[in-house]
Amino acid sequence: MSDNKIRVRFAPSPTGYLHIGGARTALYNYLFARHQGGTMVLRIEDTDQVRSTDESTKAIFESLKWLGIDWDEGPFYQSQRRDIYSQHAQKLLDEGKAIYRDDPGKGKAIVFKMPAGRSIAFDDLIHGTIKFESDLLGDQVLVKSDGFPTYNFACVIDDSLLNITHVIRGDDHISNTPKQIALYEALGKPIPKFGHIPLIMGEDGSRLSKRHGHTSIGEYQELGYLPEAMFNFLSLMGWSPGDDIELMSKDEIIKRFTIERVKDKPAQFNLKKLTWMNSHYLKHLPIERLYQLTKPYLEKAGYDLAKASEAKAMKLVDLYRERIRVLSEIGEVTKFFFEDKVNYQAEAVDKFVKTADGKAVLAMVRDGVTGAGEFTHTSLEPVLRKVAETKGLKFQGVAQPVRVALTGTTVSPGIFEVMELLGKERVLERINACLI
RNA sequence: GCCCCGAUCGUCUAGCCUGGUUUAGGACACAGGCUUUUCAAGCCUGCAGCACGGGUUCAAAUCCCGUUCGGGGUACCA
Repeated sequence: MSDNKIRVRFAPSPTGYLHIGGARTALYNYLFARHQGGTMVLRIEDTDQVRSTDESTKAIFESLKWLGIDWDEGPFYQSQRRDIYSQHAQKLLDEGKAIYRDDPGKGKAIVFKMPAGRSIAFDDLIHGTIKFESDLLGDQVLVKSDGFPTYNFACVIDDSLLNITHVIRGDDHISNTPKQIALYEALGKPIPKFGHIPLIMGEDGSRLSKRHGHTSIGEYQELGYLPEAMFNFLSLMGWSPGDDIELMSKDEIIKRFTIERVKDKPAQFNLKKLTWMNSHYLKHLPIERLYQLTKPYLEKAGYDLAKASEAKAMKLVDLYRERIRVLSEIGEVTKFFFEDKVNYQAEAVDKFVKTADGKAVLAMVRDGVTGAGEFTHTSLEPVLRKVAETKGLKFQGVAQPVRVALTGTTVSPGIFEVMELLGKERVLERINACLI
């Protein structure tokens, strides 16, 4: 590998699902690497014996994959590299830079002696120069009494051994950076560049957490947000290309991403904008993919997809793509098509079906349609228009009773499409049922 | 408490580095309108912001200082 190639890493700790903030950190590392043909490394920081779980690790992989964030090297597991950390700790011990410390009730740990009276400064890629006084830092535990390294130690050893050139991570690590720099120096290792991206806040301005609603990527996947929408949205959470363009493909984002344009101010997560962006992507999805993505939700709603013609089901989903904002909404709105029993809304029926006009219109539509050979938008439209004309009603006066009779509600896609999809038999059946 | 980071419409942001081109631009949300077969979608319009106070300068959203407010850290968590 050539020396001038940049190398970044995403290093989550597997103590929970991949959340919005972690995903954004992963994304920025990914974007930074892909933009300049660098290498992306994945490292699992599972040094917390108590909180780390395999389930979390698996969920993190899955969410990254779903988002379209891939990596070139790894995953490396810190729990499997204990001897490496021990060796380096021993070296520091031998050189007198670290000592054993026995804290009552905790056992013996290896502790790094923080050099006194020093200013430790670094040039942050996002914030500019940041300076700390070493006297305020205190000695740092390197190896815990359980034999596992602490975050700051394992992180430095691994970043160094993996030749990481740019450490891009959350703002919450700023105060860890001087401690890590002191360690790099003690170890005699080159110091990488650091870029600290601001945290993502909840809609009330406090740090994003579970109480703000859905915070894990997996939850958004389940709700039916599209990965391309999430990718696009997350990329804009703290970064902008510098012009007014917001809707961008993955390739375009990679092409335009630079770390210099990352904001140094925390951003609040805005679900409504994500949802808007999702509906945009929903509108432009190829029909086959849309249908495939939609299927699980239809099945979850208990519909027997084998029973309906696939062509019709696809057409139906296509009609609803502009009416739903997330995939999971598809089940409820397509009920009238997949289920034989229509769930009639009382107010809708009272207003449009039970009235004199409503009944007359339905009867006329039924009669007009009964003879129809074809049952398509084109053949149906003249029939309904004629009914409106004969009754002296606006077209709406015909469409609404029919809509309610067929779907049970006052809201649906165009009435001709609905009739065509339902087919002659079911249309007549439902209208007749309403006329009894 | 101490250390660190930050502050442009309600929110995400452009502009700030390289001060005048800004009546501060875009997007989401919200409000109104158009279209219309209901709902969406689409299109148009509107509402709304440089936290405050000092400097520097002919000129500051842009540079400097302070205040206030928000956030992060201060673990044998990561």
